Amino acid sequence: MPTSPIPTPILLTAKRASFRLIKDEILRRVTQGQWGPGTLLPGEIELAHEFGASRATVNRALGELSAAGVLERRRKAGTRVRLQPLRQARFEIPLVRAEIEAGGALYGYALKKRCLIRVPTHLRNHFKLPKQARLLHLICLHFADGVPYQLEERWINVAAVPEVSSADFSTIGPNEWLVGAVPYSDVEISFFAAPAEALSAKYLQYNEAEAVFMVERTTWWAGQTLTHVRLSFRKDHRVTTRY
Amino acid sequence: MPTSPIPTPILLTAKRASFRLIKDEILRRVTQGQWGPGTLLPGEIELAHEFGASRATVNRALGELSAAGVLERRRKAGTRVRLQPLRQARFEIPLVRAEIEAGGALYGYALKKRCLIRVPTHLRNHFKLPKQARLLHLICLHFADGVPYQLEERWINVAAVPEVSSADFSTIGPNEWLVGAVPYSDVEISFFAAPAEALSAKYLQYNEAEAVFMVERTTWWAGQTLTHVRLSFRKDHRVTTRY
DNA sequence: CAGTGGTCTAGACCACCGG
DNA sequence: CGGTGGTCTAGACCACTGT
Repeated sequence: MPTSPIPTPILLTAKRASFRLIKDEILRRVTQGQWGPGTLLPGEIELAHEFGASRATVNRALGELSAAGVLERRRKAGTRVRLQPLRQARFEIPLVRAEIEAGGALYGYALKKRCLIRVPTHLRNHFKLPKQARLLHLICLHFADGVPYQLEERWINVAAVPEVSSADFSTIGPNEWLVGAVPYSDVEISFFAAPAEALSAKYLQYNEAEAVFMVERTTWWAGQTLTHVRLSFRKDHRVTTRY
Repeated sequence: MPTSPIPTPILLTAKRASFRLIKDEILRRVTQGQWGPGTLLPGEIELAHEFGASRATVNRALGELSAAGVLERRRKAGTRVRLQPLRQARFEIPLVRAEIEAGGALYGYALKKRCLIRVPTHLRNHFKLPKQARLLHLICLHFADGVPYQLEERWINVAAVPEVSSADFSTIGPNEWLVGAVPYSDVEISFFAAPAEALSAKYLQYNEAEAVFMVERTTWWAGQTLTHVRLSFRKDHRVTTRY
């Protein structure tokens, strides 16, 4: 029955997106315990009838809830509420510039070092390259309103990204350059804490051995390691997400 | 400099065009530079014709690529390749027990402290409660093969979760108890680095002020803060994801 | 205003897999 | 085997927004 959507003043935003309403309603039944963990849900046809929608619409709602980790679906077995809801968090990984400007600050950048080196021993696992291979080693600083915000130490596989040789990193950061110039297929990101070493102490004004929040990222394309980067953040930096 | 004269293999799928094949093909054209950043894609009808599929199928493929951050869609304006691919990472947030057992180690647990307290001043922002309100304060340790793995300091809003009063946390961790007993609607997670304080030093064998990787998580339900937790991990702990 | 994506429908066929 | 979800189609209407 099509209920007349009378414009409720301030209460609920009665938006018409049927599959979204169905999704919300099912989610409500799950979170409020009406359908506890492991419960077998009615079939799509039955739900479609209940909600006065087509099976395709119900299918979309259930499919998204399944992707979100709330439900578990198997042919013939039906749809069940996940026994232990899958907890997963999504973090945005913005460019430093965007991150800084989003905070209302003025972005600044400085290149501190740029040279060709052999693969350092501690990166042998990341770059599976012959010993004579060369990497472009960069050290850069990113500022927010003139204050050091992030220290970036990066290694780029020259063989995989030959264009870097002619790239000028004095005014634009390597990250920004890379995302606009090189496609990638796989990324690995790690978050961890480490004691400040000489570099962080010098540029980010840490005391020796103080706790630094760090991010490491490695990027691949077509089976080759393109680049590996270590990011050190200024004090009290947090990575936060909400869901 | 758009240099990619890669001969496009004429991918004809006269038989069964699936939304997944379409998705892959479009992604290939984007990553291989055939459709560079900012490029306006053909409309859904045109693509549907090219791929020999219906518009709904193409719509699904494009919709998922949009959700994944590869494309950007707007009515009337059409579908474009994102100028700056949205980088987002998904992290699994497992239960400690699962995390430890997944590593092949034996899980161990110990409750170190349990008492009712008033809302500490540093948690006033998380728990918007009257001054006389009480929180259940817990300190627990999680072991991997007998070695301290994670220190958990937790505060639970007794008013919002009255059942905690009768819960016995001597053998099962509060996290495990909560996920099985209390529904939640909103979660905020933060990752950061902090110097070890007395508690971490004592239980996780850190030296004072050493770098500790920490996670904070706050959970809400129906507008109320349910619980807030600080997790300190043993040395060299990393949170990693790949995509 | 007109064109694009966003959503819905009714029906269909198929793949998988539990009983 | 048969029931369930997974996917596809053709057509339709609507909502948004650039021109």
